[in-house]
Amino acid sequence: MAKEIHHPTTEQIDLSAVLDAMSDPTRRDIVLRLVEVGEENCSGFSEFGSKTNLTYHYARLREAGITSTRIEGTQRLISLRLNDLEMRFPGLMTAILAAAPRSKT
Amino acid sequence: MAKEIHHPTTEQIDLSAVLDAMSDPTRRDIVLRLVEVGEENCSGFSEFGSKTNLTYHYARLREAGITSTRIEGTQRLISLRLNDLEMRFPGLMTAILAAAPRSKT
DNA sequence: CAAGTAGTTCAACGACTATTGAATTTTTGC
DNA sequence: GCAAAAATTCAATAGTCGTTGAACTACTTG
Repeated sequence: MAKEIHHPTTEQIDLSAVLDAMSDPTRRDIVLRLVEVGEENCSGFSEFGSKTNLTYHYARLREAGITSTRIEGTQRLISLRLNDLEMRFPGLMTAILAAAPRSKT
Repeated sequence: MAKEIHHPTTEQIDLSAVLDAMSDPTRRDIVLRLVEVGEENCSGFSEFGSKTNLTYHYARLREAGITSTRIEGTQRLISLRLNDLEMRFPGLMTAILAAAPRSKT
């Protein structure tokens, strides 16, 4: 059966966890890419690090409530939980994303 | 002569450093208090931790560009660099402070 | 000058972070 | 069923984080 992947509920999203997750440049790159493309599988971020290392960052983003992961066949599709984040901390992600410089144009 | 205390210029303020600094609950408590009182000496935060520990947090806030410290006689007065922060990352501190729960009413 | 006050520095600690490589699981297509 | 593809798990690493207590510096006032 499909492996259960843990996601915090909107209420469970913690400010410290969000800020901590967004303080890492690699994770911000991942998030910025997701803003552009909407949903992406894990292989779509290979320029940002090794597969193993990315798995680690995906987990941190997901556990912080920033991303949502769904399994489709052999791949996992990652997307942003912007609505949930906006409900929980209005304006926060918008401000962080506006402040974040994109590494590639 | 007065000990030189390092403060980053507005342009030097780094997003990772700001988010990292604000991800710690003790440091958020300090910042929230500063929002209320404007300027405070180091002894004004004793409820948030031991003297040694607070010195550590003051340094992190100052080096991230969040606070400014000036020496007056035997005490150091800490204040927020809200204008600088607003110039560098518009809306960011506002959103973080709005999201931050106060620990004491 | 001596004593008190304000705050820092230092070394130490356990815990966590980001990164890596090798081994493993899970699903799909032949 | 077998092999390739997608991604994770695990153990190990070096480095950083938050916290502590003891020792120190610097300024002020008697």
